[in-house]
Amino acid sequence: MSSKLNLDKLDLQIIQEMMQDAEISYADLGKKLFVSGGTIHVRIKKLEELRIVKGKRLSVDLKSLGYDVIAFIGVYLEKSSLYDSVAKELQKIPQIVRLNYTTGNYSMFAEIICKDIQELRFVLHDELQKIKGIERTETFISLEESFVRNVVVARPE
Amino acid sequence: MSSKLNLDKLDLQIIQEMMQDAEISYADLGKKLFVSGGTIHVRIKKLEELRIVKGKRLSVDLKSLGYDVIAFIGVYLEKSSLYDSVAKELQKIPQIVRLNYTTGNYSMFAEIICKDIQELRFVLHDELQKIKGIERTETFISLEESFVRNVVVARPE
DNA sequence: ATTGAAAGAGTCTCAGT
DNA sequence: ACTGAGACTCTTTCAAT
Repeated sequence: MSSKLNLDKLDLQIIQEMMQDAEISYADLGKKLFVSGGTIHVRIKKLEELRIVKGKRLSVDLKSLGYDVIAFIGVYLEKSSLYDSVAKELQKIPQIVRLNYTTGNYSMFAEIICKDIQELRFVLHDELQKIKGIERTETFISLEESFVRNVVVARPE
Repeated sequence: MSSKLNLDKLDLQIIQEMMQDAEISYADLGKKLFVSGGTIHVRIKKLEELRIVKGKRLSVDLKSLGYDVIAFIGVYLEKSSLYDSVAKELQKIPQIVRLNYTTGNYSMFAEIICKDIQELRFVLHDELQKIKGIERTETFISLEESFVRNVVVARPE
């Protein structure tokens, strides 16, 4: 998209703070970063126009909604040229929430979220096996998510 | 945390809509779901009290901030009992943004975000190799992120 | 539980610096 | 560019249903 961006320390500090809590008011964030609320507002508008900030998302505890199973799937393709067609098929499966084309052992790497092991089994056995071009898959079920966090774009003051 | 929750269709629809765009106003979301803004407000407060909704996060385009490298790391441990101590060491590395304890080939599965390949090399070679208990690692560099999305908690109307 | 309206808080705009 | 204040919009509360 864009190669050379003119972002200063303040821009990065705003992003850093709001990646953790997007609900802080401009006035409060201004106090924290020693500028006025108006300045925060101008900067955020600039970041949105540059499409660096893409909006706000609700953070939801999936476990309490009954989604108990997270797993990662390494996919071996018969030919790597089949990537696009297989990606298209995988996108049709709503339980698959992320797909990356990767170097190394696997051709593709997917993440899947299911309500239970039965649902995971159904997707792996009944849905994935039907897709033409997948040679085989390896599944890694997450027993525990140790942490998830954002990258650090600005050091604290 | 909680096992039996009494969430109805409206609760799930609110979560579904706001997972995609948390900036919609209560009045507008109410119109979309055929209830008043006041009802949306009461439901969201309930979901926050139940800790199902955990707040809002800024969605940021990391690529335009110069973070060009996403990679996945499969970690083999010398003994699986070393999980906790290795997890603690990995958490000290800011480039590692996610860690899961998994079944299958690897004992742990990490995700790492770096500015460039040099930074990835530094973390893999200089930082990971120093951690006691890691037997070896396998790295999968993402060449392309095909999609990232949320799980579907409620079907559209 | 849901509604609609009033009170309070936050966002957005703009003239001045 | 940044500030502060006024206009506007949204959140929050609450009495009525």
